[in-house]
Amino acid sequence: MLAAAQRLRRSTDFAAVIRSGRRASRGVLVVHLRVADDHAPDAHGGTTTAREPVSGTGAEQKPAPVRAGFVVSKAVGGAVVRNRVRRRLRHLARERLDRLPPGAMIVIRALPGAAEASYARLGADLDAAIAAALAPRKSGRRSR
RNA sequence: CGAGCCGACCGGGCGGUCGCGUCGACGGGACACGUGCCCGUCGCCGAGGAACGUCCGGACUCCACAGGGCAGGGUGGUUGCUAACGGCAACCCGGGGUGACCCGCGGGACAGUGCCACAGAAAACAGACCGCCGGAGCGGGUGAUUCGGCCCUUCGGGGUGCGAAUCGGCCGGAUCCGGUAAGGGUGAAACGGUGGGGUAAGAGCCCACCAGCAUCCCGGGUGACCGGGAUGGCUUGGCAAACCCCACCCGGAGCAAGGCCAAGAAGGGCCUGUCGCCGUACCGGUGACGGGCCCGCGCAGGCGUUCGAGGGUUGCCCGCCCGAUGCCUGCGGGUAGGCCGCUGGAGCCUGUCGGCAACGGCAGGCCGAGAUGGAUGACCGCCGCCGGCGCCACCGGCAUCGGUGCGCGCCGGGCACAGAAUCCGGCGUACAGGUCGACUCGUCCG
RNA sequence: CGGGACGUGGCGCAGCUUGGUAGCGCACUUGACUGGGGGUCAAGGGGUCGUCGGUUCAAAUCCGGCCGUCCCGA
Repeated sequence: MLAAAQRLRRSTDFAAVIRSGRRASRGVLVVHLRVADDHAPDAHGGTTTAREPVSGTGAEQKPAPVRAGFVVSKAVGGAVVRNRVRRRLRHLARERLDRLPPGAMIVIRALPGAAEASYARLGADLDAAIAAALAPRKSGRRSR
């Protein structure tokens, strides 16, 4: 399970990751990943420090935490099913945050098939999706 | 023992390893030092009977409010309970069931308006299509009487499927007038029902019994209503979940209510078109130039300040009130953060008293979630329940096979419906399985 | 979380107010015109009116309960 500091808490963060992040889809999951030094870090980080000066100064000394967010739409199922899927994904994401570079933000989105997927299946899909989101970083994205 | 009916309750249990959130304690850290923030450790607590649907009623918050009228909405047996209710309890009435019991939006159709398709004679002050009965004249058939013709004759007469006349004889037919409503393919529904008398034919026309209506009286009940009696005319459908009438109730919006703070003084947000670049088409990202929408702000114009612009009365009118760095119009142009509200309440449990009950009074005890991209979880072990397969045992059967089991083993992401979001009281809906209690009916035994 | 609309042939909609016959356009099938396609003309098929109850003689319509879809509110 993830602590509150390791989760995305703001709709602006979600919008930034989904719009400008890299997307990879594997199985019943879709992963949007945005690495901190990808592009334009000061545009978002500047507003963060202006908004919350205390945590901004703390972030300068410590390494920036990797943060994750989850999107489980109503198409997945009812409230009980959606809660179970999100809790499983949070637990799985906690074990995989160290694979990401510091300061990265990730949004994990569940497709309707995630309601019937087992815990091991969700873990395998998440591993594959994170690997796919990290892989083309050096080749494709740097050329811009 | 079997079947049923009603009510209350539970809604997997124990343990382990990692985690999450609020609160509290302790320790540490940073600083623009404010007992606020961050990190760590420990401890307590951490979804439901429906948290659901959002169908009602309140609390709470904001806006509005002298008052009256019209309009609008809701409820609908009675008496109680309650903060309130469209809820609940008891009773009444009607219907269903052998019964325990269940179901009912259950006021008014002699205040008015309207509707009742098709079929049917007729669908609502009644009327009269067929039929039945009486009468009138017309034509026909038939019968009787008289006369004539014809035939037979024992000349006394007799017969006749012939002709004419008469008939207030009979039969059926069409027309007209009158009586009647017993009967009439229909229809959801047909103007009380059965029997007798009566009549030209009939009819509550009269009588007996029954059903129902109205008025009055007596008795019981707080009341809805119930029981009994008398009189009356002899009976005059249904639909108000059609308009409507009557009685009672209702200001509007909703915690995304509302309040405070930070940032912000002119730019910002969203949608979209063209072009360039990136990218594997689609989708998309990014930059430039345009277009459109959205303000607590700015600009311009107009109106007005004891002769009042305009606004409020959240549907309208009368009336009333407010009203001056104010109001209206046009153009340029908006809200993404944090805190409070935020959880101790018409609260829960136990006992006792009042009440048939719903419920209420008193005494003692208890604290049982407060998230905000949204905590209450993930993975295991054992037990319980369920399903499937195999083995074993027993029963039925010639056999294939079928049934039973507090029996054994294996398999199973099996174990319901479903997750707080301001909080309560209800209702409605979904739900595997289980526990307890009251009662009814049937069979057997005593 | 809180408000508010709507479910009718394959699709988009009328009909509901004032209850008795479900209709229109596109689409579909068949035939004719054409050498064929397209197009035009003619004929035809196809609807549990979202679902379950209730009122009524009778419900797409009136009244409730569910189910589903969509919209709005910082």
